[in-house]
Amino acid sequence: MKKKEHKECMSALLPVRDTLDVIGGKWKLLILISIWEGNKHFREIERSIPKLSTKVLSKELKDMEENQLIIRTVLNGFPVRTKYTPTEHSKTLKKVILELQNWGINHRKKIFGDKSEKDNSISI
Amino acid sequence: MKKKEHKECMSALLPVRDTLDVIGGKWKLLILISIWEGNKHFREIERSIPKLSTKVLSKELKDMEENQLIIRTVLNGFPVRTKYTPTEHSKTLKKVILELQNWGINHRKKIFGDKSEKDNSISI
DNA sequence: TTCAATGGTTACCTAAAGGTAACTGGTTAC
DNA sequence: GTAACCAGTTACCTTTAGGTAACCATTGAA
Repeated sequence: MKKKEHKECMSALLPVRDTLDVIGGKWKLLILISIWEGNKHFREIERSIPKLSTKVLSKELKDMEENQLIIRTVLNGFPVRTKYTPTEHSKTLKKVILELQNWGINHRKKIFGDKSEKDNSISI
Repeated sequence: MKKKEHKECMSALLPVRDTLDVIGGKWKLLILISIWEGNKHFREIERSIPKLSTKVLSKELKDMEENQLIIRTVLNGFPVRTKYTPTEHSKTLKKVILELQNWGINHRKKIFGDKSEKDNSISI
């Protein structure tokens, strides 16, 4: 019976993996937040995040579109402009991010005995 | 003012990064769950997770000890045995994992239009 | 005409994560 | 003595994520 329980746990981890794939990596959350903040255009998003390269941004935006976190619209007009807008689905991530943030703050206290009670409120 | 808000967001992501470092990677959650389930010894944990190598397990257990998720005890006796036990701190992760799992389940529905209402309850 | 801006793509390289397998030192069972 | 168990370590290799920089086609401004 123990083995069965274990296998159930493993399959229960699949959705967890999915979520980690969506928000994991060095840039995904930065890009998502930038778009939530109102940055709409490719170069605008790129400039809003220091050290982010066009190549990585391009790839991550495609991923995020596939995951229905953003919608890509090509505006007719010249020069060609694209617009990236966040979906409602993307906003359901805020709760998850908040949970990750809270645990991280607590964890830091646990590890470093950080007694400084700074204002750590999120402002996404 | 917008720039300032953005920087605040970035620093708010630091604890998020911390959490993702703790639970990210291919094996960390599997190992943690295995220990939560009651597996205590090195080979026992190793055998409980298919395809996990001793090298990776060894490294991850060290990380997890540093992050105070587990306690490593060397039992005096021969052959030398070690015991890994989960901390209370590690258990505060369950809520986070549940949140990740719920979002992942919902996300899958969104992406694949999965209408099958399976029992997806977690049993950690 | 040359420069900068638009939204990207391409080729090449580095660093980190993870996989493979042999090996250590010690003990017990056959 | 030899095989198998314990808890790991070490050296080497592959795969993936990400970084660097040049480049494409298009337009409008100087």
